[in-house]
Formats: sequence, structure tokens, C-alpha cells
Amino acid sequence: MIVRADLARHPADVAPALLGAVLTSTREDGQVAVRLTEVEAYAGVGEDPGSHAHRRRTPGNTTMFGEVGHLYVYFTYGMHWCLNIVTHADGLAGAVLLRAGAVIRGEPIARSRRPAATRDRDLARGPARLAAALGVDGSLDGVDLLDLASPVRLLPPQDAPTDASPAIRTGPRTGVAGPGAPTPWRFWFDGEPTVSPHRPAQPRGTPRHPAAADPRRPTG
DNA sequence: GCTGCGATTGACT
DNA sequence: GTCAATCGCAGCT
Repeated sequence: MIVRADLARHPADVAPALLGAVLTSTREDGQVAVRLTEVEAYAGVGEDPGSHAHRRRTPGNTTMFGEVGHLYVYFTYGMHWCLNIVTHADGLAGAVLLRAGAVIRGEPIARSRRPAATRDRDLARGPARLAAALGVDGSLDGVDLLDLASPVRLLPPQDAPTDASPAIRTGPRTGVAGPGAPTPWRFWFDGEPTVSPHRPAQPRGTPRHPAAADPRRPTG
């Protein structure tokens, strides 16, 4: 049983404790459960340049400033949803990004939602893939993960800790550049095949499209 | 009002 | 390894 107080701490403290926890989503087409294998911590205003809440509260990040234990869902790259669990000490804004997991229940449903996945381990391998496998989008932003009646719920690890539990590893976060980049706030299970490949942040200022490329196309 | 870019992914070479 | 897809928001004018 996960209680609110477990999440009312700094996201960097909460994040490793969430590894192995189970996220379940119950949607119209069925229930899918995922065991978390990779997470990243994002702290609040001023403290963490990589966080959505770094600058100030906006309509888009309001959930991050709200009660801990709620789901923060954001839209990125014009097509992907990403899931976070709101966690912070009193009066701050913080969240743990759910980067990857292993589907432990409802695999056929997850597969139907992720037709591009060719292997089981790819069903929830990556933040947007995890959201897709669970069937979660922006309409579920702000739901209480600790409410029994919620469509998305957070449950403690189902297996008792044993010597065989995978070691937790840490490293710099994915896609975060600038002053906050070296902060080792990415946590994952060592050797887990569902952990997403780490991609270093792309340096800014180097145009990806050469000037010769004209975005206009002839009609056709 | 306009512009650039992002806590990404999948297809293609 | 490289690159296109696609849109809401922040920052600037």
C-alpha cells in the first residue's frame, strides 16, 4: 500500500523507491498493468532547469504544483503523451517521469495499442510508449493515483524484495541539457531489457536542417 | 501575432 | 546513424 506521505518528499528521493511499483490503468478496452523499470526525477521552481516547473506555474504544468500522488500528463512533440507522478515536499513542485516499464498484465491489450512494437519488451520501453501501452492521454491529467476508484492507480511492488531483486542504477537524465544535465536523477533496474536506451541531450544551436533545405513543396 | 523548440518515436539507409 | 512528423507553450515584438 502506497500512502500519500511516501510521495511527499523530494522527487529524487521518491524516484528510486518507485522502481518495481505497479501502475494499472483501466480503460474501456480493458486493464493493463506495468511494472516500472525506469524513472527520472524533476524538481521544482528554480532548483531544476530541466523541469517543466522550473520557471513558474503555467496552465500546462498546474498539476505539478498540486497534491502529491496525482498523475501529471503532458503532451510533447506534437504527438506523444508522457506520464509523471507528482511528488514533492510541502509547497514545492516536483514529479517523477515514468520512462519505461514491463507489461505484467493485459499484454494483448497493450499490444493492440502499440502495433509498432515488435517485441514484448518494447511495449512500454520509453515514456511515450508507456503512456500508449496504458492507454493514457491528457484527459487523465490530474487523476489521483491513490484513489481506489481512479482509472489509473499506483500499487506497491507485488514481489517481496529478495536478494534476486535487480540492482538500481543511476545516471544523467535523458534529453536534459544545460546546468541540470549532469544531475544523476535517472534511475533504472540494472540489466532490465525494458529500460529505454539512453540518448544524450542534443546540443543546441546546431541546425538540424541545412539552409539549403526549402520546407516549401510543390503542390501535388 | 509570430517563431522556435521540446522530459519522443518510428521509418529508413 | 539520420531524419521527419506535429502542436502547444514560452518568449519576443
